[in-house]
Amino acid sequence: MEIIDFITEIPLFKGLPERQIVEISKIALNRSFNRGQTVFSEGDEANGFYVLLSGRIKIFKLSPEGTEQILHIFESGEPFGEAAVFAGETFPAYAETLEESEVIFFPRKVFMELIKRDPSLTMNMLAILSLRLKHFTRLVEDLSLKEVSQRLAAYLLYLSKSKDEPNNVELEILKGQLASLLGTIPETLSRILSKMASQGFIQVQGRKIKLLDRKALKDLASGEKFLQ
Amino acid sequence: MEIIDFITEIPLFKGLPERQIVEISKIALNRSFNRGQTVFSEGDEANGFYVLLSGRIKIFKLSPEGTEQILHIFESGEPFGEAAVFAGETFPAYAETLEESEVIFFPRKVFMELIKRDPSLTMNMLAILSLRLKHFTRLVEDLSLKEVSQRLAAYLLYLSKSKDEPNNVELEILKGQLASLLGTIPETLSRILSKMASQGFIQVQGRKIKLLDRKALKDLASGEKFLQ
DNA sequence: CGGGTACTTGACAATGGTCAAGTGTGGTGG
DNA sequence: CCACCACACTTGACCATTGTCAAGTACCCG
Repeated sequence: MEIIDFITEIPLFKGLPERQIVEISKIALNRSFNRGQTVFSEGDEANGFYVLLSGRIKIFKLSPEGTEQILHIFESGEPFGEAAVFAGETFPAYAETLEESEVIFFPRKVFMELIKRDPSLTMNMLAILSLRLKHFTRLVEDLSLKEVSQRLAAYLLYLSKSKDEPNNVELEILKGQLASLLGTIPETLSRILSKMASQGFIQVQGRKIKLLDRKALKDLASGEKFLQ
Repeated sequence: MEIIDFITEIPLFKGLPERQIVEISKIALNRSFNRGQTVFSEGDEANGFYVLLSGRIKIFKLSPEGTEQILHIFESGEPFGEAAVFAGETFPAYAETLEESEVIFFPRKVFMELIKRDPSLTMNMLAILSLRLKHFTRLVEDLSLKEVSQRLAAYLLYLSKSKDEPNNVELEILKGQLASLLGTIPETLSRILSKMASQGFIQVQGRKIKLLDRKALKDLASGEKFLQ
């Protein structure tokens, strides 16, 4: 498959004229990563941004003690690192592959030119940044106003939405990573999973989780308080 | 002062040709608010966005129990509610005036046209959204990876930067609002202020705070652990 | 001077983190 | 094919930070 075919499929470039896509494919650079490799680090000069072709990437912050908070997990087709390019500074977080991944890199300058000339590309970019903001709005809300069990319940229901068998979800990331995504640590996540299981809300088998009581989970996620 | 003079001064519209500014001033609508009034609520249709002319506005989330988390406090000249316009949906949070405020409102459609035609305006908008993202990145980091005293220390040092007398800062918001901005509650904030005072780091008199030991505050903010 | 609001303080509870010791599992090499 | 190692995950005991509830103080504004 040619790189130009990939690029055509990327939402960011939806609605662009063929001619433009060709131009974009010319300035794109390919890179491959193994699992667990660093794409960029916090503080690195943001001289371009990335689009994920295949694999998965986590964007995260680190505390001085080494605790990590995942800000975002990106799947194929999604751009990342764009904001730093427009703010014109350094990357504000780390990017690391969760599995073998392929990315394309767009050098800053050329892309800026492109975007100045193409209103449709610009509108796409504005929409993407806006959705990112909305995502963070929710993340802040969750971290600040909700408890871990509420966040977990919401996450399980969210996973379940994109399933054909909605009561059988499977975590696509390690539990440790899920903990970091939910703003907690593996021990706490583990405990809450067992508690939910003992309450009969879910049934856990490794990375497979059965949702036994969706109503209870929904109530939990939306902030209803339970005894016990 | 004419509205067109205000608009000329707004960073978002920096670098725009006179002609464009005139056009913008035509689609702008004025509105005034008293202290404590709601500009928009979470879930409201985002059929336009705002620029603050004077006063101060808080953007915040509410938990079901009524706890609030402030996402942002905007001062005059800053746009707010833009992201929701580009994402094309509803506002994801509440906006309420902290004091008597004047805003201008830009209806969605007209502004979208404008932005499609003017690359310079677009680049400004991209830069602003990117800075917002960066802001949230930091907020998430703080809420998830730092303790309240660390956040408070960082906030005091931040206040101190824009002062000519850097060791005499004055809170420009109520302590209760500061608590909500730092992701905590008034009681906790109060306790931490007293503790810092008893440690000799600061001296508190109402809303005026003297920074007595900047080094200690810096160490705190950057995550050094202290005994006691 | 009075009343409302902001703020403080105390006693208590709970959520969630730390540290330490397991259990389990998958993959590699002997 | 099995043994072992690394790594993910779990569980327990403990503790720290922070939130809850309640009461009291200070302060501003009319």
